[in-house]
Amino acid sequence: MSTLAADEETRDECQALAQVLDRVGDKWTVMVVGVLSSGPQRFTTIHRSIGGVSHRMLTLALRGLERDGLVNRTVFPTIPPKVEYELTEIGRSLIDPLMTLATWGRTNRRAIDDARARFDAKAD
Amino acid sequence: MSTLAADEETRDECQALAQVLDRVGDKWTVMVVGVLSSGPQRFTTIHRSIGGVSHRMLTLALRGLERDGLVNRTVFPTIPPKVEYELTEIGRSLIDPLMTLATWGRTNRRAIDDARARFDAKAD
DNA sequence: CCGTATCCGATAGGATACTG
DNA sequence: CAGTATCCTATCGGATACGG
Repeated sequence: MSTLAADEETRDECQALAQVLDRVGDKWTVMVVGVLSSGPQRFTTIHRSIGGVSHRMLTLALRGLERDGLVNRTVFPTIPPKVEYELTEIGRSLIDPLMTLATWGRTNRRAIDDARARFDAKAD
Repeated sequence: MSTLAADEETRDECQALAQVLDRVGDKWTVMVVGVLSSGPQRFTTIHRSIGGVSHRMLTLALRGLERDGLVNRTVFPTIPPKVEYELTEIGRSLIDPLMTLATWGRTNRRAIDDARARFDAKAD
C-alpha cells in the first residue's frame, strides 16, 4: 500500500503529518535540527552555522523545539552565561525522516525547477 | 552516519530540505497529495475530502503542485466543466517520504504532547 | 463546476534596542 | 553571551462575490 488518505485509517496519517509540519514546517526549525544533529551547540554557534536567521527567530525556534521535548537546554551559570542546546532522544529520531525528505528534494530538485520554468513560461 | 549538517556536503541536504518544506510545508498541500494518492480526483471531491479548506486556498495549493510538476491538471470541456487532478510520477514519489514523516508523528505524538504540557505547566 | 478577484484579519518574521 | 520587548512589513489564509 502506498496511499495517504485512501480510507479512514490513513486519514489519521494525514493528521499526524499535519502536526509534524506544524512543528517543523516553519522557516528555521529544520535547520536547527540539522545543526544540532552533529552534537550539542551554543546559541551563538548555531546562529552563525545557519546564517541569515535573526536572533529573535532562532530563539523562537529553539523554544518551540524545547517545548516539544525535541531539544534540551542547559544553562551554565557562568559570566558571561553559556547555554547549550542538544537534541533529545526523540529529537534525534526525527533526523532520519527528515533525511528521507531531503534526499527526495535533492533527487527531484532539477525536475521541479524545470517544471516550474515551463509553467511560468506558458503563463507569459 | 546520521547527521544533517555536520560537514559541507550535508549542508546541501539542509538546503534541499528547506526547499521541500517551502513547497509542501504550507497548511494544505500535503493533504492534497494525500487525497490524490488514492487516484485522480475532481476539484469538488478533493474539496470535500479535505474539509475545512477554503475554495481559494485549495486552488492555490493545486496551482503550486501543478507548477512544480507534482500534479497534472486535465480539463474536460463539458458543461458544466469538469477538471481532474492526479499526481504525476514525481508527485507519487513524494508519498513515501511523507509517509515516513507521518509515521514518526504518530509514534511520537503522545510524547510530544506530554512534553508540551510539562513545559507549559512550568511556565505558570 | 471551476476559477479568480477583492477585502480583511491573523500571524510570521526581520531590525533594533535594551536587560542580566 | 543569551534573552526579551517593540515595531513594522509581508505573507498566509478565510469569506465573499462574481465570471466563464
